Amino acid sequence: MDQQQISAYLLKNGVRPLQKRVKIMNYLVSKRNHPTVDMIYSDLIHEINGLSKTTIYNVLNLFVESNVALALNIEGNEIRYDADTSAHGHFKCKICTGIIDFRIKKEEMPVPMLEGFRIDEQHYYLKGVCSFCANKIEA
Amino acid sequence: MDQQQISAYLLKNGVRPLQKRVKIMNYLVSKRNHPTVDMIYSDLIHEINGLSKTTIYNVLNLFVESNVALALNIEGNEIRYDADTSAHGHFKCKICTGIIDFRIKKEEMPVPMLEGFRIDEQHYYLKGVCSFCANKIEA
DNA sequence: CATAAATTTGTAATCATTTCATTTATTAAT
DNA sequence: ATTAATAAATGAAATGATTACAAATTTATG
Ligand SMILES: [Mn+2]
Ligand SMILES: [Mn+2]
Ligand SMILES: [Zn+2]
Ligand SMILES: [Zn+2]
Repeated sequence: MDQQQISAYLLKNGVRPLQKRVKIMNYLVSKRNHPTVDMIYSDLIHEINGLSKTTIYNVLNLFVESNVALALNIEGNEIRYDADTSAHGHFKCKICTGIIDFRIKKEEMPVPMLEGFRIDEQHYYLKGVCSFCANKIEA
Repeated sequence: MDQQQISAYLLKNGVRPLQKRVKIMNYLVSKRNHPTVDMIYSDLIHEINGLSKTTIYNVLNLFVESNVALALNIEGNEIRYDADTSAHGHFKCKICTGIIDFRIKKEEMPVPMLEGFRIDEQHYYLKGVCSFCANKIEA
């Protein structure tokens, strides 16, 4: 995904592709690290002159409203953002705090019998210790 | 579940059944409303003389560590607590902010192929509009 | 009862996020 | 191309949930 494709993608989803928005979306899709606002800020501040943290909040909130990003609530004290809006699960490691994706087939997602409910979002996440950290502990 | 049973339950799980702990656990199991700390506080302050919000935080953190309560991270700005530690899903209504349970059979829970990972917690939650609120909007 | 240990309390600190007024950039009109 | 109107970005201050911490109180132990 280059800048052009990202601009087109935003436009298609009703988001005007302004410079900072494109840069932030580009960051999300290229790093795929489910970052916090602070992670985005400390990485992009070098690249974008005079970037404000408030702008990142504004842009991410816009992305979520426009369905081009997901807000992940896994830990109570932070929101993680994800440009992959398809149905998939997340694993958060308690040790390294990293979040990794795992695929779930849509038909594997349990569908509850909630008559008359409108379901907008489905979230499935796990917490534990990743294999990398588990090995380190063992050693 | 009366006070006696709650005391025994806490004791069995390594939590000394002090008065306020029993009252707070009793609140959780009898109301089953997935409350925030503030909800618990404003309800119990009438019943327990000189209750501090800090105590509720302390007790709930102890409950979670001792696996007699779950901390639910559904919205980024609040933690909800649940005395039902069995595997089940949650639905949060955007309108009335209520959280309701739905059963998921354990074998329905998708198990990702994460080789070498230690999985401690599994969370599945939905967001949308409950049938009650959906009807009100329609009318 | 006396003493030690654990718990509770209230205040202050922390930290992520939002609000808001001002400044700057972008678009549309002249 | 200027200008006016609109939208976006900025930074400082406010908010709100949670935690830290020291002092006061309660509970357990001898
Ligand atoms: Mn993801
Ligand atoms: Mn529940
Ligand atoms: Zn790890
Ligand atoms: Zn509702």
